[in-house]
Amino acid sequence: MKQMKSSKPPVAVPAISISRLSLYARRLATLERKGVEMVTSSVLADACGVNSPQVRNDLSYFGGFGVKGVGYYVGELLFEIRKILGLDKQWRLGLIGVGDLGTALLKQNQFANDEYAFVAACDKDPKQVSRQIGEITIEPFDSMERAFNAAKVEIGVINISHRLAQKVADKLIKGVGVRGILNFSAADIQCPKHVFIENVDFTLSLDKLCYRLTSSSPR
Amino acid sequence: MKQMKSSKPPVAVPAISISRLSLYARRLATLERKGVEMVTSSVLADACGVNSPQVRNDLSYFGGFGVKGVGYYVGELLFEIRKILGLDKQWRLGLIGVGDLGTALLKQNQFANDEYAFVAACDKDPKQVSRQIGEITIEPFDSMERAFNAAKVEIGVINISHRLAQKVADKLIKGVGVRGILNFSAADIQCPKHVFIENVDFTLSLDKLCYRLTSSSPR
DNA sequence: GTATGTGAAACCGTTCACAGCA
DNA sequence: TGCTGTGAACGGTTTCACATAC
Repeated sequence: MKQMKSSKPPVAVPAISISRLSLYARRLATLERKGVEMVTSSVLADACGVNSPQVRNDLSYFGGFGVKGVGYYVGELLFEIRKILGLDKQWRLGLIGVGDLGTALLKQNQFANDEYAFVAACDKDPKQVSRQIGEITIEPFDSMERAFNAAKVEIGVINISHRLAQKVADKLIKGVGVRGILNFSAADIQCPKHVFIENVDFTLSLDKLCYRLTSSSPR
Repeated sequence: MKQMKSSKPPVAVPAISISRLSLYARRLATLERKGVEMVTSSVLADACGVNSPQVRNDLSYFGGFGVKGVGYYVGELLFEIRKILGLDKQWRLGLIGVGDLGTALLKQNQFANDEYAFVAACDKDPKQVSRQIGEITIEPFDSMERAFNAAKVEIGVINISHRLAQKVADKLIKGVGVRGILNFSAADIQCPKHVFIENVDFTLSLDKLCYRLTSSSPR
């Protein structure tokens, strides 16, 4: 019998499949904007740089969203993937450490489908405090707990020196109750099992590039 | 017989091993600063959140850097990993599209071990052109080819609208001759086989967080 | 006829266990 | 004795091939 759509998968889904679902969602959104109504796994696969069994396999973790012999309805599949990923609501982000990158993030504060929004920010530099960026007023670092609770922050975005990152993470978890942290610092943050951390570090990508540049050409 | 140190590996090394080598290098650099001279695979593994066979296996793709029964010399291993990754020289970066994020990158322009340096930047916004950030003067977009060639740019860093990304990439490859591109745009850039692309996109990390937050708690 | 969904097969990366060496 | 380096075993992801459904 066919599995219920979007039900919880019985087996663990590889993290890499989840990343690909994000990709699929983006391409589907583009197709939807173009008015395309149907798509096959091979067309979607080509658009994402993977192959078609991969697409079908990734989707099959969560159920059958397609029509045999036909393909997938773009709008429906996009809706289902968004639901799987939890992107059918807006997530409230709180930024710790404004700096240049943080300023860029707050000024942007614009996501493809309003899945995210920065709702609070704080910094320990007095020059930053009270500065207004978009709709956000920078709070002093000491008021983080109060401000983030008031703003109902769900995900903490850490953008401070790696030395302070662990302490801030602890405070976010215990004081604000966040279960997700996006970490732009170089720190390797430890946290309880119910909290999830994603690290963002473009120098790792640069290092990968360098290896490939170096290993593919004579020295 | 023992393999030559740092020689080209006979089999393809998984990309994920390369990422871990970057991590090892960072931790080793920290140990070196602390004056630690020797390290075992398990100590290094713990510091990087992996396990010791993983470390030994990753290193064994490139040769034997350790001393049996003892461990690895921190300085020597760091030197070898840097050589493997191609970080024993400074790579020259050229930025296309300054914007807020680009400004942050140029202002920073400071890497842990001087492995990278932005040496040129351009933007199509007349308000950005001629602006000076650190040592870099923003060039007009139309002068990119000339300016990047003059500055001997080796890696292009794309930070513009995804609509223009492919065209800029083509120009970087054909006009400037870069073989590596760091792509901060949402575009899926196509390129010849001898060119390498790394995409940086923190919203993918956010999506992963959301999935885990959503799937680990009742809706 | 055509494309999905899925069990089976192939592949690849990780972990194990131990031989080899300081 | 202790830790590295490595071939072998394991586990998990990707790919294949085909039954199924439209």
